[in-house]
Parts: sequence; structure tokens; C-alpha cells
Amino acid sequence: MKKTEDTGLALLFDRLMRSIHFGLQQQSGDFDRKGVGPGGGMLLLTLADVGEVSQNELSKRMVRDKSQMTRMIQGLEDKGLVRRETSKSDGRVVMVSLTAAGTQVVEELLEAVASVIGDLLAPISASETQLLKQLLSRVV
Amino acid sequence: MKKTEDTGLALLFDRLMRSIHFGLQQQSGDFDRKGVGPGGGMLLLTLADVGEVSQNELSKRMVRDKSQMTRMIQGLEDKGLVRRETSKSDGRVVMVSLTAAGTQVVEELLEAVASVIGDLLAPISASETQLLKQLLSRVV
DNA sequence: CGAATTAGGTTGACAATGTCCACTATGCCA
DNA sequence: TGGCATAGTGGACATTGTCAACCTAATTCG
Repeated sequence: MKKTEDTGLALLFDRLMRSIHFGLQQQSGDFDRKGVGPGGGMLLLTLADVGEVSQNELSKRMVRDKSQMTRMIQGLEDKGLVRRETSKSDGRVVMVSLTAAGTQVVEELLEAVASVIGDLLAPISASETQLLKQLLSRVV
Repeated sequence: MKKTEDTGLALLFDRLMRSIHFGLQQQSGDFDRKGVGPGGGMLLLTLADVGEVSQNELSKRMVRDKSQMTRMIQGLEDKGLVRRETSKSDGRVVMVSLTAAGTQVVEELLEAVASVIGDLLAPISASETQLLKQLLSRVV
């Protein structure tokens, strides 16, 4: 029973995530070009990844509180980066999607993130990176 | 030129970390027993991992701002979980270490975290978990 | 030696995020 | 129709993050 053995993973994940965050902070000229904070950036990237989704699904996928979601999305909507439309099939759900401007920002974000991640992953090979990605995908 | 290809890793890390965080939130009876927030918990775990270190090293390792470090540590010190002593060899640095009470709390934290991580990593095998850990270690 | 510079910490102020909870409006169902 | 669950909104408050000014102990160098 090696219960406490994998605990270190939590620390590793945390460091990784923060390092990415920190790296982005540095070249923030790119990342923050539109005044999109780190949270907003993540949201945009997620949207680009999954396409149009309901706020509820978004909040589950990003593991954030519903209320938080509402506010983040409102912020991005005010900047014209995302679009919100109530679903026709269910009057309660609000579908969120990227606008053209939002897609544009995503392009820039992708570059910034890719650069940071690239630096971060330098110590391991490309195939190992793939492996890592694959493992994580199966976990979430 | 697969620049944007690994970007998904950022999203994955983020989700992972938040899931852990969220899981701990649920069984918060354990995690928050001593009123140690998530940040404080991470700090304690890190300390348990590396032993006595300077605040500066801590802030680098945890990728947090110096000022933030000061405050988090002060909080834990007030609760009697960590000890601070100025280094004898360098009057500027403050060495931080766990107290007996702190070590006690770490025990509880480890159980909580291990349980959450265990659930989270259920979809992959033990050997894959090891592999994952090893990969991440090399990255940071 | 002594002034300038660097490094580790501390503090203040303010922005961003997270967390809870109450509340509205739909949809569902028996 | 009368509950009852679900999606989203908004308020209030705690925690965390970020930036800049400041202090003190090393270190550097003329």
C-alpha cells in the first residue's frame, strides 16, 4: 500500500502549471495583448479546443465554479471575443463560442503558450512528450 | 513545425491540478482540519518533501512571489506548523522548517492527497503512473 | 576602507480568482 | 398543476496573485 507515494505528483503538477503561468507572465506582451487575463486566456483556449459549448459544460471542463464562469465569460463578451446565445432547444442553457476576434486572439495565445511549453519540455524528447500527453489525456 | 501541438498540455495540466484541488475541497474535513488553506497545504507538503530551506528557494520551487511566500509562511508560523530561523551563515536568509505539529498535519494531508490522486489516476496503471511521475520529474 | 550594488525579506495597495449562498427562470415529471 | 431538478446570475467575502517601495545584510570594487 504505497498510498503516499504518488502524492508528489500533486506537487509536480502544481509546479508545472505555475511555471507555464509564470512563463506567460514574462512574455505578457503577447499573452495580455487584449487585456485577457490568465483565466480568460485559458477559457479562450478551451473554447478553441472544444468548439461551441454550454456554460455548464465549460465550467465542468475547466473545473471552475458556475458563478466564476458567468463572470469570466461576461468579461470576454464585453471585449467581443466570445458570443453567447441561449439554446433553442433548452431555454436555460447558454451556448458560448468564439467570435472572429476571439479566434484571432487564440492564434496569438497559442503561439505564446507553445513557446513557453516548448521551453519547459526541452528536457524530454518529442516522443516522450507525446507519451506524456497521451497519459494525461487518459486521466482526465 | 508542430508549434501549437503541445499547447493542449497546458489545458491538461490545468484540469488535473484543478481536479486535485477540487477533490481536496470535497473531503475538506481532512484537508482543512487545521485551517490550513490549499496554499498552506501545498507549502507544508513541499517542506516535507525538501526539508529545511530558505524562503527564497521555497518561493522558486513553488513558483510563487516572494511577498506571497512571506505571508503564507507567517500564517503557518502563527499556527505553529512551521519554524523560521535566520541563517547563521547569512544574516539575510530565513530558513523554514516543519515543527512537530506541522509534521503531524502533513501526515493527514498526505492521506487526503493520496486518496484524491489515487482516484484521479485510476484510469492508468501503476507502472504508467510511475512513468508519468518520472517524466514530470525530469521536466521540472 | 567605504560607497555602490546586489540579494533576501517585508509590507502595502490593489487586481484577479475562488467559494458560498440565495434567487430566477426553464424544463421535467408524476 | 404542483413539486423538483437544472442552468445561469449576482452578491458578499476570503484567498491568492502582482507590483512596487523599502529595509537590511552581503558583496564588489576603486
